[in-house]
Amino acid sequence: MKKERKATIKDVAKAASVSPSTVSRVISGSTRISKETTERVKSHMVSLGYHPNAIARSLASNTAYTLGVIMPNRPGEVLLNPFFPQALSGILKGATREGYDILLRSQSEKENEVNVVRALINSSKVDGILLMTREIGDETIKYLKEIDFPYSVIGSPAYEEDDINYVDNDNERASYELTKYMVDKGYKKIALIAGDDNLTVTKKRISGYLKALKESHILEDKGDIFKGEFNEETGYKYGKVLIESNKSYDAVITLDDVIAYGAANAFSDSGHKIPKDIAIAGFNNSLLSRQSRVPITSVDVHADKLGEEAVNMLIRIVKTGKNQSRKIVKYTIFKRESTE
Amino acid sequence: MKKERKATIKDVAKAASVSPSTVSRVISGSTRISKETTERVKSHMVSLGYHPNAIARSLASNTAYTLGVIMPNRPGEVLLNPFFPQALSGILKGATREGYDILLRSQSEKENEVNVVRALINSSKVDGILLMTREIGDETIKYLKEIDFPYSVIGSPAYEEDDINYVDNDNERASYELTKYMVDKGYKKIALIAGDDNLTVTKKRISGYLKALKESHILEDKGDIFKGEFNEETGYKYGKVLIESNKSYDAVITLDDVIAYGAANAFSDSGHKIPKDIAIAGFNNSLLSRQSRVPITSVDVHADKLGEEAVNMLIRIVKTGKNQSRKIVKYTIFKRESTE
DNA sequence: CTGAAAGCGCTTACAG
DNA sequence: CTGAAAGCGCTTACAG
Repeated sequence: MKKERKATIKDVAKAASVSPSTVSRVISGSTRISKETTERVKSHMVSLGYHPNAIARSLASNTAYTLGVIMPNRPGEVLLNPFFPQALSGILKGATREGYDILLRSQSEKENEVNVVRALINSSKVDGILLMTREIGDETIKYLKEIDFPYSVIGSPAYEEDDINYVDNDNERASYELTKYMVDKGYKKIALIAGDDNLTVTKKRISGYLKALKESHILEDKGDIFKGEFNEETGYKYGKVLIESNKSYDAVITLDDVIAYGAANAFSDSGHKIPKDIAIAGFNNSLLSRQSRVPITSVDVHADKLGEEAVNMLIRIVKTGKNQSRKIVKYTIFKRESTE
Repeated sequence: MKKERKATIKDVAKAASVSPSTVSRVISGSTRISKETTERVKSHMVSLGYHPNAIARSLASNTAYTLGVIMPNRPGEVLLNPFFPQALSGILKGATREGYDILLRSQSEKENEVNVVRALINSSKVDGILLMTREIGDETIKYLKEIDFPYSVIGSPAYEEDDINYVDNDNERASYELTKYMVDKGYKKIALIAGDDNLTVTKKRISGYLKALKESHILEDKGDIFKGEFNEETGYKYGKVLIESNKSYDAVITLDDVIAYGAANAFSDSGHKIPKDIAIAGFNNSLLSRQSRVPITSVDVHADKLGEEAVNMLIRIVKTGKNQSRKIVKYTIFKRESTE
């Protein structure tokens, strides 16, 4: 770096012939400073190229203007799915608007998440923690509530909606509506292929699916629900199972487009046409669903909006110290050829 | 937060009957402390639940142990492409290993990037800046070099490889090799569809393509190169153009899988079979290329590795103050049906 | 409306 | 091997 020392608040104070306190008040936009003084100080800030030292401010004021995001440790989900980058994009947008930075920290393999979060909080680098999709009974949320540190969660944290600050879609209703739509289209035997069923979102979507079937007086059969992982293999594997089963499935809902994709491949490989022989729908409205051989009906959860709302909620909590009630973001079902 | 004040270095010092200086030295792993003292201090740190305050350390030592990443302002590229999340994942992995955090800041629409970077640096929140793919003659790099602040770049910063710290693939060679491969497969008239041609990577890939054609004694024709944007529409549009042209194209290289996808759709819509009527290849080895109706040959640039190496380079620069020479990460061409 | 002073929790020469 | 002291660049009661 250039040798020249960065201008500090003292330099500005000296140049403007006021005290550092006054400069500080000008920076923070305190109203109790005369217009003339404010102008004079500001002009000296500009001519000295002064920028406040955020670290010093943090130490003195005990506020970092930074929010921590823990990068989820599910590489597949993070990389195959538009959800993560979209949510991050929304987070960043919301944070920037409010003058906050985002600090990303990853969960190292050996360290459990609670420890990562604890260390981050104790370092004073962040004013709040934003968490991505949680497992049921999540330890990190428990810890955060215990020490009463500001946080918010993208995605429902637990099936029981106890008092947790979260932003989510109504996943039960989304799944319900999607299932209803397929029933209305005339499909009679609708299977479901899930990803990780430790996730609340999985439980909710399964629940919505079952509810729709029940309401439609379709015999629900737990054997129609297949659980695997959030990847193509799971889709392919159970896609094959559906075809080879004697239950005459004519439709399948998958809880992620990647799974849908795998299933669709299984169907084509076996010479089954979509949607004539079997219909298919997914979640997340990824490029995959839009660009599939046969475009796949998919539920867009608006991940960017989820991220933006979660960060808005978090900032409100940081500023007011009051926890928030949940916030629901709308979803959109994109109906495509795969369910025609 | 709980009312109980966080333990500070003074509390530990008192409990261990030493001075704060000594505690500080134990924290930083200074060797000049006796084994017994070290042990005693450490045990008190644990029992008091002490964690160093990173902000205070930053202020005193003028090191933030944080690296800044500016989120690129090209939503399409960021969201449709696995490149960004993959690179970020690598960045985080490398940073975590070295004990650094990542601070994400986005480029707001009105603010130009240099100002965002300047403000970030002056805030003292970061020790270095990591930049994603740059345009030619990039202003931000110019600024960073001018003030001699640690930085590194993912992707070549300029066509002329002047002294800039960057990590990249050999994009010229990758494109050369891909083109050669297609020539060897027997394709005679190979078009190229590019994205944003302000990017260095675009120039390099075009150059490699032309070199391969020249070496293969294939008449190169600037009219075979189509420039558009990094999206499907560009692919579709020029895909149509290729078909309707009288130049009998039998192959096309696109500089991104999304573009390849668009082109592939244009071909199918016009009843042209891949690769029988026209072959196609892309870059980035995204899910799209793997999962296309006809799997598409694609160059994997190993974005995670690029991110990891860029952060390694940056940390080295931060620590030594010495700029680095460039680092080349290997690429891999995945040959698939689309060029058979 | 403005200033002097203490303090935020560390680090780091300097001294022994 | 260890400690006392100054300092990093701000903020913020307190006083006027």
